[in-house]
Amino acid sequence: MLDKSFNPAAIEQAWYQRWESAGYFRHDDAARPAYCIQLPPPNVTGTLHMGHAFQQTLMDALIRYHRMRGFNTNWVVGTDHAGIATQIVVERQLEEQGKTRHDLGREKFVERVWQWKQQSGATIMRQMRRLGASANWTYADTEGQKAGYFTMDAHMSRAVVEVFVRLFEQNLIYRGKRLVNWDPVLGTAVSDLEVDSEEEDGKIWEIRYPLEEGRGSLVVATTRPETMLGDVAIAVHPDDERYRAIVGKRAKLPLAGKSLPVIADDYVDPAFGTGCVKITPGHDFNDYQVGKRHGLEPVSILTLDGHLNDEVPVRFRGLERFEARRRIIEELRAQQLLVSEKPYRLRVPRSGRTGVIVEPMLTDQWFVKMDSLARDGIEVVRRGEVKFYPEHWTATYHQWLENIQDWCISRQLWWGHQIPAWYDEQGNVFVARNEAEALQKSKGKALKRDPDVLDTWFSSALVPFSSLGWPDKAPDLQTFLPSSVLVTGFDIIFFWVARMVMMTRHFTGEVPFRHVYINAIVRDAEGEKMSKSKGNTLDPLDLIDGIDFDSLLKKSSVGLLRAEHRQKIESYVRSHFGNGIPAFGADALRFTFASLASFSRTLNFDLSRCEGYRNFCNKLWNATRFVLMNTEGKDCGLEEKEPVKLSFADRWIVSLLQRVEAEVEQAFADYRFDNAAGAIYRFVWDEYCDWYLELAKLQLQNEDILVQRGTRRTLVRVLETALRLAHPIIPFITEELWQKVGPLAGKSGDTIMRQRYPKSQPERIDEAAERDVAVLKEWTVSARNLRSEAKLPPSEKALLLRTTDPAVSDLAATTSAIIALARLSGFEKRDPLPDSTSPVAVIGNARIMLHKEVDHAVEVARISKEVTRIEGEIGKFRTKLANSSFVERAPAPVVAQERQRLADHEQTLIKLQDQLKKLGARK
RNA sequence: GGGUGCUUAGCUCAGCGGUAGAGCACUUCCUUCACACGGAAGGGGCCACAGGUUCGAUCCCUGUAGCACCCACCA
Repeated sequence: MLDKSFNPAAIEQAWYQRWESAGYFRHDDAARPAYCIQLPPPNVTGTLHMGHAFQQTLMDALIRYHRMRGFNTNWVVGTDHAGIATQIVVERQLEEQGKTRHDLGREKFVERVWQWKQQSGATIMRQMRRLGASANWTYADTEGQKAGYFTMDAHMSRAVVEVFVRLFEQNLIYRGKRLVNWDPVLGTAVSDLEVDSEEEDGKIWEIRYPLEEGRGSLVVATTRPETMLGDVAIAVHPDDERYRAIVGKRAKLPLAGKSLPVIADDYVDPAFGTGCVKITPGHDFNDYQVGKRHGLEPVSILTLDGHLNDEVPVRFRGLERFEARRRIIEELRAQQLLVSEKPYRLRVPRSGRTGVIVEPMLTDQWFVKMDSLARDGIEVVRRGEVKFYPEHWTATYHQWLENIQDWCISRQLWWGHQIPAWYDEQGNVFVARNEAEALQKSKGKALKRDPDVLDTWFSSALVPFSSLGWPDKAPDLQTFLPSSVLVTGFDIIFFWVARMVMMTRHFTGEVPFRHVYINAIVRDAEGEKMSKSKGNTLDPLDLIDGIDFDSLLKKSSVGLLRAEHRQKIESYVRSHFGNGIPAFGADALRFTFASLASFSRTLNFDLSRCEGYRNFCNKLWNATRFVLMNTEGKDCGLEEKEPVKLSFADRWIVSLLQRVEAEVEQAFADYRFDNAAGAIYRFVWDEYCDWYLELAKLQLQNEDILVQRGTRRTLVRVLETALRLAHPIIPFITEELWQKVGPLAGKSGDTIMRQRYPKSQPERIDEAAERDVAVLKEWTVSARNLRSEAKLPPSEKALLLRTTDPAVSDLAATTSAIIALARLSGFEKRDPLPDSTSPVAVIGNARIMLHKEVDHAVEVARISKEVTRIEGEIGKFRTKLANSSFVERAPAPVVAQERQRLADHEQTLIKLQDQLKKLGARK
């Protein structure tokens, strides 16, 4: 006997362990069609958030769905070393102990990061398991931790080195001194994508540069005066009449006294500012290009940690960059070379990781040449070999690839794949798979390895094939590449999706995946971005297990130093989670995610939705409880040959089931998880529970044993099918219930996971039965309505009269069902209806009367209101049908439909007016 | 500057060229033997605005406004 209500905690953990230890998650190499999903490997920077839980729910639903449909499923999972992000996490931990990574040294520090990785990786995998992820944990698991791959484990590293070497040999990787985005705090280059520019309030200054000859001067505008010490020229537009005469002359750089040529270049916008631009190729991307065009050598005036270097006058040397700005402004003002200082909105490039202002810095870096790779990446999407869902993300993908720059892949960090390049003393570079190979290439000359590591996305880009065993000719490459679908967020279309397409195509000739499903970004209930400083983040585990208010508050404010943040968080937590969070269970959380997964861009996570779907789980639980109470140990007609009598209700629910199965199949094919969840929800609650179970109760009281048997068979089989139908979304509860229901429905097997997914059988759609139930519902609802209008308490039964019989195939069964469902004492045919103030309703050409005297005025008012409504409708239909162009041009069925509606309404109106007249007569 | 998405019930969102939908919230009644995490009945919408196409527009087209987001070098 099941508990009276559903308690997720009691079942979830046990089932997961049984599934995993039984090996149900593994792919089986039968000759079945392959279905593969690559998990976007979570960063080992901490724990999973709602976005991960959402994504993983969708992936798991797809995997479970396809597994049940007989596919050879392989959900490849792993974790990402996440270079910069992870290094920062560990550096912060060291900071708390008052240490820096330099205190440890590179080797010890990297060891330390590995330790952290083990911890964070284990947490992540535990979280995924709690959510029910049926991932192939042992696949690509070189560390034997049942955690999938790690992007820095030996096997994955081998692929990284191989790719690097080959790209170098193909001249697609090169090294050179280039202007790159530099994070002066981290002391590393970052790629364009890792820089976020936000508009901020700043200032713009105008500075006077005296001409060397005569008394004239030029005025330039700048938002970064400290860079003037690296100026190499002043530029004007070639067509600018104001300055034509001085092009080719020279100006003197204030404070430093250096002589600068005045050059002409199209880049200058004569309409902006004074039309004169200082050119600082060492610290500005545009100026770098201008400098290149004019053969001007860039001058770098900053050290790698953002202080002025020896290229500047002695008094400025060693100053921090913003301190230098203040000092320079000060001196310019003193020398009256500062023309103006104005507030100005400007875009400030900041490092995505540290938030510090990024400095364009001239350094030696490694790059991947992107043009040919990108061209192919564009092509395969254009040809439809990779498809985006929703489709509009294709535009975003293309836009980026069409304007792509070479990819700076070297990072001056310690945590990551060290670049497989060695240098001899002359600086000659030898790229090789290992030191021995490098020495061979250098013919024995002493070598030093490049200390830099690769951008973390470099290894991520290889995951579609490296995780399957590349560079070996692994059979799984044949089977699981391309994978079926990638489920990921739009924020990494550039970082990851596009790069996977390019790299996988280049090295395997295949696309990495056929479909890309871009999932919504999870926000809080008000649509605010979830962030720690707002306190509106949610831990998926807290929704599964529940958490009390105090613990939640404590958890939300941990690690926050600023008092104002603390206060804000407390008020948020108090107003939104004043009573903490109840334990909804993994199934309810998953169902919520699925229900909210439409194609919209954001998902506002609303706790009340989660509660609603928890209630749904309870509903399913109790429906099963009812079915078990009425079927266990009883004759359920298990044997197909045993005779049964199936009522219109039995045939109806089976018919509906076919429709729902088809609907769910379509929803999965379209990646419309909301539609799949919605179809299941409505079927189980609105149809099976609200109507079928109630009708079944009556049938079970039928004396005919064949009716009873047919009812039990239908109850059990439909429920069993519904459990399978829902399993991909709510795996735990369906497994628990299926264990009991499955055998009653004649199913054998250890787990629902490996059962066949329900397939719609259109031949079992029974439109006659559907019509019968539609009529039954209409009459029942009308009768209940009358009860409610008559203020009849549910306990009080009443007699219902009808003028005409409902148009159904089984009148006796239908009327007795109406009697039961509308709580009537009887349901008799009487035409004409007695002269009374009893409430009357019109259904088609029939009238029903609840035999219960009500207040005359109340009844008149009720019917009058209905008359008004019907008259309004009739007016609309008449206008439409009087419009000759509608009647002529609209499709015939539409016109016929409108005519029918008009006729129906007119008939109803006559009956209502008739009733009104009678009431008037009695007055 | 270029691009994308959104605007529908109090809230969060589906939908669709042919009488406006769901969940939650709300009102009334009810502890009836699966379920109060429940049952029954109900209230609530100029589908952002303005034009156009159409017999017919919430839906298609064009603008406008507002709200998000992405990309881009204006000092």
